[in-house]
Amino acid sequence: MMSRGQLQDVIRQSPPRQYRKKQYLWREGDKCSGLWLIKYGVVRTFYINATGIEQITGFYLPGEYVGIDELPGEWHRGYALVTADCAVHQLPQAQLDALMETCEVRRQVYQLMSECLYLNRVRVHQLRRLSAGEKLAGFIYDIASRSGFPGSVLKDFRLPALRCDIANYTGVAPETVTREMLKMVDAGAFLFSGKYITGLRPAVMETLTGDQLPCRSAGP
Amino acid sequence: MMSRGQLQDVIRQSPPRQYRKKQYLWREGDKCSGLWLIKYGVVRTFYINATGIEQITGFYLPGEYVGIDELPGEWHRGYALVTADCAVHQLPQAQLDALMETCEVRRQVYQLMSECLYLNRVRVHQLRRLSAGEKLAGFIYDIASRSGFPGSVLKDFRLPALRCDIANYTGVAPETVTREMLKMVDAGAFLFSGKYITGLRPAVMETLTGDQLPCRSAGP
DNA sequence: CGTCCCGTTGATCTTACTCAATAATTGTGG
DNA sequence: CCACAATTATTGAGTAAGATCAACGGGACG
Repeated sequence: MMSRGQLQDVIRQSPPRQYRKKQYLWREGDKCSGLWLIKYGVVRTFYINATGIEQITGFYLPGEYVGIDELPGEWHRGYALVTADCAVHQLPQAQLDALMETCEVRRQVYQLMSECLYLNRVRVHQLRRLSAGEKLAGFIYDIASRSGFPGSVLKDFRLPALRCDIANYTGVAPETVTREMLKMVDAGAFLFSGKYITGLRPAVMETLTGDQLPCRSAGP
Repeated sequence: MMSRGQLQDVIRQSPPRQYRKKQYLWREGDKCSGLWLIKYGVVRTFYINATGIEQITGFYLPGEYVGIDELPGEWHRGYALVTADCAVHQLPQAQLDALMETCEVRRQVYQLMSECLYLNRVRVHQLRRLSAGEKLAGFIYDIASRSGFPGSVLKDFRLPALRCDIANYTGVAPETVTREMLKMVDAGAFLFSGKYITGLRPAVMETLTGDQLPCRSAGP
């Protein structure tokens, strides 16, 4: 297995901290907390808009970095809420700044932000051009891809979010989430009960996701 | 007037290059070209999706940087097309990389990417939560704000894009652009003829934009 | 065992898209 | 500078996707 890179090595050295469901990694107005890496569990990020409504900006799974899009502000603009008991590594802002002196880490952070920008483009594309069904198929397929080892797609897994959170994130009504998931079952894409999805068929999913942008930039 | 920062000073030193309407600053597959700063004119960026349809990702006006969201990839993933004759400064990738050795420039580039990430959030919010009318009011108000001196909102200006490009960017149908603009006239927000908007009233615009996120991060 | 939250289902309604036709504008070549 | 062609913009009518509203069912948890 190849080297993970200095950044990941450093952040993994920090002792993992335990958080329980409903705790926050950070809240709006907190001093910027740097970079986080999830060991296990689920975190969702959101912000509160002018009318007091929660807007979900992402769900984060084990092995994923959280907080990149709040770099390098001085204060947090959003919230990061634990939705399944988890353990996380944290690399505080000050330490990160120090590490940024080295060229390799700089490039890695730079790369992470760039990836984040690309993911945003994918997201804008989804919201702009796709039907509700395609958005949701894309969402589920993305989760399936991120839940297993890199490069593999899990066939059986648990959705890391409530229906209404999926609705919020994808920009549809909660009722539509259910209805479109039932259509996917009809199309033979998978079976489900509650949050559990089983027998997912990637080939079918790909026909249902429509014209999506690749969720991860292709490897070298 | 305060110092502009090293990055801006350097990029302004490079001799401005002239481009005419319909020329490209870059195309998909080109080697990454670094950072661009518009002196005058208009540039619009887009990419072509799997089904061959153009997806507009932004319009850029004088004084604005172009290319931040394609940093620091090796090749361009999208296109940058000149839509009104313009002059631009270019800071090639190699020079930028060299400058990144200095702490100040690093921070500035970092800051630009962060701003870009925030603008993406604003955009996702628009697409997810707002009605067609609110999206378009937001678009027009944003252009008005960016067309004048920083901090001021122009009352009379020219829209830098075709109806169908505005439609593409905001994710609505071209017919809807016209219809919603007429509604804004009824509401007393401005008058228009073709691309020219006159007598724009910021107070009215703000009632029409609904629950938008601030388009620029607030000052310190 | 009961309560509360979450998910599902059905009926209705609204927004904005689509399709089609016409008008205005811009660009071009003589 | 004018006439024609090509784009772009406007307008109207019909339609469909998805939101909203309301009610019911079911599982998790104290």
